[in-house]
Amino acid sequence: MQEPSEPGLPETVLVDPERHVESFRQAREARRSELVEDYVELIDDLIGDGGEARQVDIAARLGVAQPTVAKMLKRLCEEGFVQQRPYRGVFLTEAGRRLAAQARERHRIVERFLCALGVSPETARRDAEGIEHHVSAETLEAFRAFAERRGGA
Amino acid sequence: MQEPSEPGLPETVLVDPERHVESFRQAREARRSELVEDYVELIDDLIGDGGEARQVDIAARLGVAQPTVAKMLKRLCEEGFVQQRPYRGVFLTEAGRRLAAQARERHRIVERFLCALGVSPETARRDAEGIEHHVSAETLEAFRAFAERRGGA
DNA sequence: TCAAAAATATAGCGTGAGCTATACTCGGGG
DNA sequence: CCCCGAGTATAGCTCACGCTATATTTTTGA
Repeated sequence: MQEPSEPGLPETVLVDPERHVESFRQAREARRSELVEDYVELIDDLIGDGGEARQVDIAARLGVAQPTVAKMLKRLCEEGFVQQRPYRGVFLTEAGRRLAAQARERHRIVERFLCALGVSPETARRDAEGIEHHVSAETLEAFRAFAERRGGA
Repeated sequence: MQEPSEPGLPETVLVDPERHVESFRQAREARRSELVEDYVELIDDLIGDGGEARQVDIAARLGVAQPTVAKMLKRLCEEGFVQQRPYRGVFLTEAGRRLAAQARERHRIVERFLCALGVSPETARRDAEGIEHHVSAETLEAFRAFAERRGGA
């Protein structure tokens, strides 16, 4: 039953269950939207770079097989982020472009922040890819402010 | 085929595909080990706090159902991180304790770092839960150094 | 022009992590 | 003593996201 703990014991950290569960729930949710943001951001980049985003290029960038990309694109279509015509390219909808811009902004801030902190550019790029999806608005603002104060750029 | 880009064009950011894919691969790998670390760390906390880690408590903390926990514990057993006897509690093996200590250390550093940066404690705790799994050794060291210089504590 | 190459679509499979429902154990109180 | 409730185990489902293999379509170049 686990006593509420004797008054005198040190009693380890353990926050209360309610807050604890909230943290994990947030992390799980972030994981769910990670892929969507990655795809949309990448598609936007590819279109900006080469004028088009082909499945093979997306697959090559993400390091997955082409059918995996095809399946995800179908989902993104259903969710209204991209538009695609069979055997033709894929384009972002207005919502897709908005999400891409937002994701890229966050990505940029995190990466710059890490650089400003003294992390090597290569590591900053790689870590940012994972971290960007887990920073809340408050933390992101702290990152932004710090990078501006220091690293400048 | 996407030309290598005309010499005069701005040509957007896009790092080369090889590095790009490496970032995503790293993020996917982190995602895979996240859960294991979360479980082991939590089990260690529960044992430290109440002397035992029951499935119901783990489930309540993580915000998932008990059978989900049972299934994961079986996996952790097979991977050699925990030891369990049917209808009895679950304990960490030596490897499990080592992993838990390491995970907690990283968690602690990230959380302190965020606090030192000016993020509110509540947000720091929640964001740390997601970020901790995506910081490389280099970035973690930068976090540690910064927190030590500033926030102290 | 038309056949081969490249890209996309589709089918079908595996694994991980979640769920509900239900069966089983164990320990404590009637 | 035995039954009941709390906790655990198990069965069986869904969904997301990988994969390979193969069919279809588009593009390209001889």
